Amino acid sequence: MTTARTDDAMLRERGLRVTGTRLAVLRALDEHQHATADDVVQAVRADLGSVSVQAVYDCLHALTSAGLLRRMEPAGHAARYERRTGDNHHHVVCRSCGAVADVDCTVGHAPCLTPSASHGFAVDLAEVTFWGLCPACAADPVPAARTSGTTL
Amino acid sequence: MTTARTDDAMLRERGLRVTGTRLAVLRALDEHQHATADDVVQAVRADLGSVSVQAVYDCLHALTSAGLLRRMEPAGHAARYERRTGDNHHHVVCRSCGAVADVDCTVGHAPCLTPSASHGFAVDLAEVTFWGLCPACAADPVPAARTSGTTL
DNA sequence: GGGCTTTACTGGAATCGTTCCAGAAAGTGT
DNA sequence: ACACTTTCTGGAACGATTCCAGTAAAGCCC
Repeated sequence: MTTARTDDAMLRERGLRVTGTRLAVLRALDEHQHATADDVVQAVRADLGSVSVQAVYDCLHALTSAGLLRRMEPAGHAARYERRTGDNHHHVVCRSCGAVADVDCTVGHAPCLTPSASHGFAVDLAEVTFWGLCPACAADPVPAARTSGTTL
Repeated sequence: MTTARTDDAMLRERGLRVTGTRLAVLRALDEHQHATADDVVQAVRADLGSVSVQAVYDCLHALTSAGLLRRMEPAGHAARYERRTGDNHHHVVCRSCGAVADVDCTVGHAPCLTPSASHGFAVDLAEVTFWGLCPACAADPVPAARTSGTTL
């Protein structure tokens, strides 16, 4: 893992204290991209022995607002966290199991992501979510959830 | 309201029973586009006198899966429902107060909405959410929430 | 490397939106 | 009208997340 020493530096750079819990959270997210808060709790416990749920939530919030983590919350599923930040990437979410995968923006920078009429809103960010079925769920029929959006 | 008689027909067309609650829910959403479940409960109570929260949730689900309503759930806020369905429109969400406004797709049909690599997912729908501040919140400084995505 | 200040972590209770349950009530086709 | 569904009521339960007050650890200064 080449990230151990780097994580330490990253935390300091952003003025965050370096604690075992924070490093363990970052490590957990290196191994499980798109992990839920609960996944992270499990991973950190496996790593450090024990942590409170709140400590993990605190870390996730601290790291997210420091820009080291990105949080995404697919409708109807628990929030997921990932380490890829600052790049133009979007997500495919499985309707059935909630699995998430990254999707790189086809066209260069934010393509169609400038709203035509923004109704006076000061827009600073665009988020694209693709909905569908992951290979596993497509193969094996399981009840699906309902959400709506742009039909392709 | 020209929709009263039409709503009745729309429900029958989709094989749904026509009940006072359902009509009231549809009426409520004519008046408050992007209403939350709770807003709808309030509106229906003002209209019919009383309803249980569950009756409203049942209606919202029934109408949503019949395609008469569209459900959207901005991360960190309660779900919102709207009557515009089947068209390519997206949303701007206010980080501070959660207000939602419609945004029409600039470019014709689903523009950059075909994921480059879909990781084997059977994608059927793309959803675009713009994040920012509504005019009211931009004017008057209130603590904001944190979410992350594609920076414009 | 000892103290002091600041920030993180613990455990438990509380919140919010939503769903589940069983029974009563109302809509629909014949 | 009648029987058959489907919907509505009220209350309890749920999962994810947050709030709270107290304790423990990290960083900084000398």
